[in-house]
Amino acid sequence: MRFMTSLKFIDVVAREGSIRKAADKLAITSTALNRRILQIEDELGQQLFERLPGGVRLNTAGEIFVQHIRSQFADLARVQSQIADLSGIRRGHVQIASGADALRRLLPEAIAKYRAKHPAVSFDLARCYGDEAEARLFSLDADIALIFAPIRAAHVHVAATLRQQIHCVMPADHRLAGREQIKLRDLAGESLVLPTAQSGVRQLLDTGLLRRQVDMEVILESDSFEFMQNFLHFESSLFFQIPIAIGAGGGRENEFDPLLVARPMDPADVAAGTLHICHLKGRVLPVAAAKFLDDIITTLRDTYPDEVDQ
Amino acid sequence: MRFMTSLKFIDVVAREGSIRKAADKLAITSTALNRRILQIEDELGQQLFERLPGGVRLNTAGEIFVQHIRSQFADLARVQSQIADLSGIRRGHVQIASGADALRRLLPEAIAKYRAKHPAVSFDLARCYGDEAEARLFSLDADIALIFAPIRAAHVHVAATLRQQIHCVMPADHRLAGREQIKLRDLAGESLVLPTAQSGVRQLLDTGLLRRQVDMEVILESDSFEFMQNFLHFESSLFFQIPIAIGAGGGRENEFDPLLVARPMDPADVAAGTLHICHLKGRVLPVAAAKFLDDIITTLRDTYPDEVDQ
DNA sequence: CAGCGCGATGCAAAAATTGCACTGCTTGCC
DNA sequence: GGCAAGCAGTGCAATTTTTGCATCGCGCTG
Repeated sequence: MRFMTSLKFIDVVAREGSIRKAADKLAITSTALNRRILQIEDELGQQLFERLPGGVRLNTAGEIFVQHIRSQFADLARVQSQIADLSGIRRGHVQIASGADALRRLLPEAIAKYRAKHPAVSFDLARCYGDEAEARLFSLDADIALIFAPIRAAHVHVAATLRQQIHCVMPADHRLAGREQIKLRDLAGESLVLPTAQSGVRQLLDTGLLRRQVDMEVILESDSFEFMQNFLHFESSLFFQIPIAIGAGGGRENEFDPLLVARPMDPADVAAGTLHICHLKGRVLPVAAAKFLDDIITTLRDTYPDEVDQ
Repeated sequence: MRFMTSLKFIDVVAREGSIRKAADKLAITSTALNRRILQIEDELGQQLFERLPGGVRLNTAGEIFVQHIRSQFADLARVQSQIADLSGIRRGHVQIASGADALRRLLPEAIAKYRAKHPAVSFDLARCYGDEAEARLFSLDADIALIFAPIRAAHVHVAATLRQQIHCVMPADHRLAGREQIKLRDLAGESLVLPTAQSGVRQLLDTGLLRRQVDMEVILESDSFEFMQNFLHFESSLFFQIPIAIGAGGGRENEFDPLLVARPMDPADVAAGTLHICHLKGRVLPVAAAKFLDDIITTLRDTYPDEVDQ
């Protein structure tokens, strides 16, 4: 899209914080890039960047303008997607920001199912925590976000929510494996494997643990659920996940690992969390993204009829 | 704005319906213009125009794309206005579509008052009837519309409304001048000067007249209130206006013409109409337009405290 | 059938963008 | 304190892109 190049260049310079670095990335000389930027600033009658000794940085006008540029790109993508849809073949590119939870089973399944119907649609998955996911929606680097944590920013529109009780995962032969439900005090003396402090699961656990003084040992902290799960094969310990990550709940047996079992935590001890399925408020999503969003909400509503809202 | 030229060109071609005519208007050769369009269609991978023997016409993809282009322009204007506002001086251009009613006193006064505060803001006033005003909002040729008629399109957001009772205007020495209120049957035998059928005033009058069979003579139809008003100086007859057009109502004496008086129609005979102050739904207006909209609503609320809603 | 107006295209002229070499500036490191 | 490195900006020539002219082919109209 030739007419967007100058705008794209500004976006890249803003991200890189330096004209030369951006020029490298864009495979042109810094001087050409520099002049394009000067030209646009001139046409606009406004500086967009502060010139610092180590590079450039957006000023207030620049922030506003770059936000505009990004929305231009997002809107162009929407228009292209809409136009392509006219010819019957759905094309497009869907960018998703998601926590690790939803990346385990929910999204792989949902995307494969969607792509079976619309093979011309491609996907981009960014794994991140709540705050970053919200930032990505805002900077239009993500169309859709799946966040298992409270929503902080006002610019996020929550299209649907899914209540999820935290489950305790353990080897099938663990002493707690027979319980229907696990209470916090059951964890006394156990070895725990916990997700990092930024994760929504960890935050809910911490809230519960704060209230009751339970003595236990945290032997490992990781941001990789896969690693933690595999660790349980080698050392008997406990870790925590939510149903969508393990394919359990909603009447389905857990199918994630024959050697492990998952048991829900007592809701009185650890509150249920909420998975938020969001997009940027006021934004019209590209056809592909909008339909995928519909699909995923429908799927969740079918799988967990009682836990989905809105 | 150099990077928008190609898009602007497409917009003009779409409006003109012919590449050559558009080229004339844009002061370039048709061949240059033609090639720009071919290039963009090529980049987009989609035809935007149907080639007809007498010129070109947008196809469905083109309609979508042109709508996108117009929203780009409108959004760029908003961004520029917002950036200019940073420096303290409000700049910008406000486009208003309005019926003739509001163009008589309300808008001249309001705009002059606003420009006294913000001399760098310019205005564009298009006089039109309801349907066209709505179309202008949609094609982004107008930021704000003042419509004295029912709103038809779903894409219009009504920011405020003002109830207006139709007044009958007559020479000060007319036999009805002594009445507090005019009833339809009082018009029997009178000569009437009526606005055109498209006008909201006329539609309300017609609705009233349909119910009661009143025998009177329509001696003149015009879309110019000014003409009708001046006509009354030469031939004693009756014409009709709403308070905002004559500066009457809300406790103010009518000040529009010392030789004429305005008397309200009986609401039982002719229903009160509604002036709608609108903008396009979901659109973020440029700073200048948004503030002007605020101003005008505040002014109306001060002048007619009981008739303004929302 | 001739004439007109339309969009498309080959080719040369004009205009723009780009890359190279270099400037002036600041920072950080020896 | 001086020197190297990294940064944005600039003059000039090379290159690429855009434009204008002449012209074609097509479909409609009188």
